Amino acid sequence: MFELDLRSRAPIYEQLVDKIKELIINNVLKPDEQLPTVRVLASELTINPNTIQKAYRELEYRGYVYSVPGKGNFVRATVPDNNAARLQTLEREVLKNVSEMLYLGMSPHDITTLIQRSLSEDKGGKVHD
Amino acid sequence: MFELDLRSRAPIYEQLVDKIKELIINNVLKPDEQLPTVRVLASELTINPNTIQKAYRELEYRGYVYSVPGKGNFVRATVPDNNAARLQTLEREVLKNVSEMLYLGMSPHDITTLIQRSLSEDKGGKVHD
Amino acid sequence: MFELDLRSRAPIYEQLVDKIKELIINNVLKPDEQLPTVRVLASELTINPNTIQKAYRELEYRGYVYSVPGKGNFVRATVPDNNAARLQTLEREVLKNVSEMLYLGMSPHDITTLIQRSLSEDKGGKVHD
Amino acid sequence: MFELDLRSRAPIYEQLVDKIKELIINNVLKPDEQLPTVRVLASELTINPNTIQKAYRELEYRGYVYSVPGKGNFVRATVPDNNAARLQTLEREVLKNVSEMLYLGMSPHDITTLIQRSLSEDKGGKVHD
DNA sequence: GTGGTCTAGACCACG
DNA sequence: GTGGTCTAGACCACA
Repeated sequence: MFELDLRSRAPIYEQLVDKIKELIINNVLKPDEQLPTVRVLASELTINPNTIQKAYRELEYRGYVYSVPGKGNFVRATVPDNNAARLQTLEREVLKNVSEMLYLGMSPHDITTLIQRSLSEDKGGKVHD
Repeated sequence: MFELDLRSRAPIYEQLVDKIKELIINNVLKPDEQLPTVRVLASELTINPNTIQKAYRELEYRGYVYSVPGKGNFVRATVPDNNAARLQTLEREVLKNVSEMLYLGMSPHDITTLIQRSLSEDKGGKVHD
Repeated sequence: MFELDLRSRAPIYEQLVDKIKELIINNVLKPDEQLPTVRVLASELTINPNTIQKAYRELEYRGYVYSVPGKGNFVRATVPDNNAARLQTLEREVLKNVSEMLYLGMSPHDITTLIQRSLSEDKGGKVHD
Repeated sequence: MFELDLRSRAPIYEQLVDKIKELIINNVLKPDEQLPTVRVLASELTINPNTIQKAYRELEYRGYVYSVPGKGNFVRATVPDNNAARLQTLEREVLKNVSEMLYLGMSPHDITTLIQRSLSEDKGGKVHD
């Protein structure tokens, strides 16, 4: 289900957070759907359960998941609320990346195409308040 | 010259790499221009010289800087050569960020505007092979 | 009758204890009034009877309820007896919370208003020994 | 420095979070002051370093502390920003506690006195935006 | 020396 | 069986 790079500099739990966040954003994991249990995912990925736990806890802090002790971890139905700060970070990130793509020789036209494609491909699925 | 956030989670040397790369990309630091010597920059930023050294080595490895032993470090005139791989990474990154911006409620129109603005602001400056 | 949050971190039996205690304190449940039987409440809330049982036992232990074997559970007419200790705990709790409200920027005036409002809203109903 | 109740139902790390938060709120720990290092506190309290780490991380999430890897953990100079939700929780808590204090026989006058005393005793020390 | 990550393995509360 | 907590002990990156 997930591909982890154990040799990467990025901590395992963060790679997990990233992957799962992506699945939620792209509506592959639906609202209130249960995530794999800590133990199951741990054995599937041959990773220590504590590491999975940490990833789930992190996702909870960031507002993508909620945990019901004794039941499991589930996808939160609502979008995180500290939008503003996060959006600003994302904007800065994108601008930096676009600069670098230009620098590396990618044409403005190709960049625009890239963005438009990603905008039309959006899988949506969440309702905003 | 540089503003470092000593309290940030990001390692200092990486902040340095990022800032300098940005200056090169935006053509503030011109091709073959000499970067501040390790000593000077270290004393200006009141930072351990080893940290500066590490940042310069990293920039050299990534193809943004070349080092002339006994002389100093200079901006490379040509664009890094592992373009394809890096560009692919950047594209994936941008797509992911755009998805998240949509998920967080930013409108496609605002995203397009953001990108177009950044495309027209490009400072250019490098000649591609 | 009760609104439980099955997704909450707080154990269900504790939520139950809290709700019922509140109803007793606010004199909604009158002295010697019978509480819903375990079975009834369990089916109403679609919750495991053991969980209800545990909540009732807890309420009995804390002095808010008495159990008549074969009859059911009833609201105790008299106030719990370990007043002093409990009151001290409550006082410490309130002081801590007031400190935090001040720290978070709530004005002393608003805090006073909050308290006075709650004092005048008291539903009373119990006679003290 | 801290008194922990190892037999309490409350997890050790949460007790720690509570104590430290209190010290920060009461301005005993000043802004930008360094907290005891993970290892030192762990050996002082004869508790596993991971547990301290978890407490510090939790404090960071809640906005009371920042961590500089390789340097240590420090008191944040600014007040947490998700005030509204937290304040609402605190208000509800206080109302509930006041109700219970009345129920247990504490007089409205004594309650008012308690609050006023705590309001005038505020050690302040933080500047709000 | 500092925080951060990870593992292995144990125990507990809840339902 | 589930998540949550805790310990012991190891290793790494950073400055």
